[in-house]
Amino acid sequence: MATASKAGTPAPPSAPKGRGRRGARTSGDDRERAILETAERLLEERPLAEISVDDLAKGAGISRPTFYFYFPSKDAVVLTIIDRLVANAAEGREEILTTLAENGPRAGLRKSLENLYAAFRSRPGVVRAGSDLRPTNGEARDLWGAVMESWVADVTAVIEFERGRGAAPAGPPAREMAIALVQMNERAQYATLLGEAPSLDRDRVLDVLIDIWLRAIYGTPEPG
Amino acid sequence: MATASKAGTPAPPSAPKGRGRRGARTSGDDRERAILETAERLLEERPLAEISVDDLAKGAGISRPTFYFYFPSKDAVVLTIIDRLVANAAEGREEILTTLAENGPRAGLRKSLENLYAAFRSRPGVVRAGSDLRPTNGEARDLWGAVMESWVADVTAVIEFERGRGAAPAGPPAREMAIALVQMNERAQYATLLGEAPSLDRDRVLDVLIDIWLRAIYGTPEPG
DNA sequence: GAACTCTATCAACACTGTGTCGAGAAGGTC
DNA sequence: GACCTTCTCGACACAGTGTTGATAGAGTTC
Repeated sequence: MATASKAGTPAPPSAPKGRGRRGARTSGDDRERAILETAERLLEERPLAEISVDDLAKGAGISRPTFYFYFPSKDAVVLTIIDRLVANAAEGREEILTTLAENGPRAGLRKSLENLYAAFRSRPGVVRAGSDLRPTNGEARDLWGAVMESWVADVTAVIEFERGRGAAPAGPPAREMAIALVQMNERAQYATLLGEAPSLDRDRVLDVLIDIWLRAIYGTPEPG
Repeated sequence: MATASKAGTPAPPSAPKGRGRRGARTSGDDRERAILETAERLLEERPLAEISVDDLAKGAGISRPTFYFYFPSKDAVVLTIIDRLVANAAEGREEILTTLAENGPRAGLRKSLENLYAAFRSRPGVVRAGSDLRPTNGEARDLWGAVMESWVADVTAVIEFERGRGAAPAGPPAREMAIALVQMNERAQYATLLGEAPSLDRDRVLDVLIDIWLRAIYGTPEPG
């Protein structure tokens, strides 16, 4: 989902990048990495709005103008980090339908969601930054929208499958239900991760969410 | 919930205001109103980040320094507007337990939620501004947190009542379920209102949300 | 009607942060 | 050693925020 300048292979001399560096060949990759690392570190310390381009430059041992040689803006740095985090989360992901079939609804759902949120839970600062970016940055909106969409598609498939085999009763269109459920998860997980006002305890979120999912999809908290 | 300088009565000479004006007596109330109206108008045109203090001042026919005579910051203006919108939404609100008892679960829930979201639906720009403010403004976070909390409390009471009279089966602690459900509603309504990436259609949101609520709380979409 | 006190107003300033420009240094290549 | 290319930064131009200080005018008060 979206590009992320990997450098396993030498990388074609002129990659059409939006964020990240332009030419790219030798060192200075170190600088780029230093900037990203600085950003990740600072984001776990304070919100994005309180981090300036100068902070990132200083942290990477370069001057502010030099920062702009590597990234077009502060947002671009954050987007790169999020790109990678999302790719990371998508990587360890197994086919949800398979997981459900193998473990049964409750345990399967739990396994899938636990796996999904593991990557995010380890970097709350990055998650917050992504969320902070959405209001002002269209690219951030699109990126997160695409992530949500892929989850919705998966969940829609699950609901349709379960209804098809008679394990789940009829109800609102599967996709509509999937959207609402995925949105609930996003909101609840986010609130918990950041310790918002009314939010669920860290070790209770998943239990509660899964219970609602099961009741919504199967009509009972303990399906077949 | 939180102050909002009303001026029905002459208002005590020294009201301890955080936002809004200080002394307050004669005209210049016009100016304050002009600023608020300008802000509301502009917010329906473009996001908060693209509105400067200067825009608000110009719109109200005053200079930028004069703006600061009336409000300590741009955020304060938005918070005042949101304060009023929230108060407005809370105003037309009836006891949810009563509404449920009179109309039955499905219709009662529908009536309550429709009523609740009516105020917000008419001013999407203000809602977005409030949401945009949360990342950077603690007061905005607290305000919205308090709103959420009051809804959660109501819903918790409903769930406990329905379980008590045997209409709803046991399940996770009522408050936990209430938090997740209220969060789902917030997220879904917001996404729909702003026409986000994956979101429910305007005329379907409530149906879908209510269906999930009923299944989650009663175990069936058509409780007695 | 002069002295006094408020509210209300703004030009000019100080500051913070962003992004750009143009002049170079440092290294590789022919 | 002339010549790219990568990389670096001082100095600038801008946009926006919030403050200061001086001042205009309206309304007492004696």
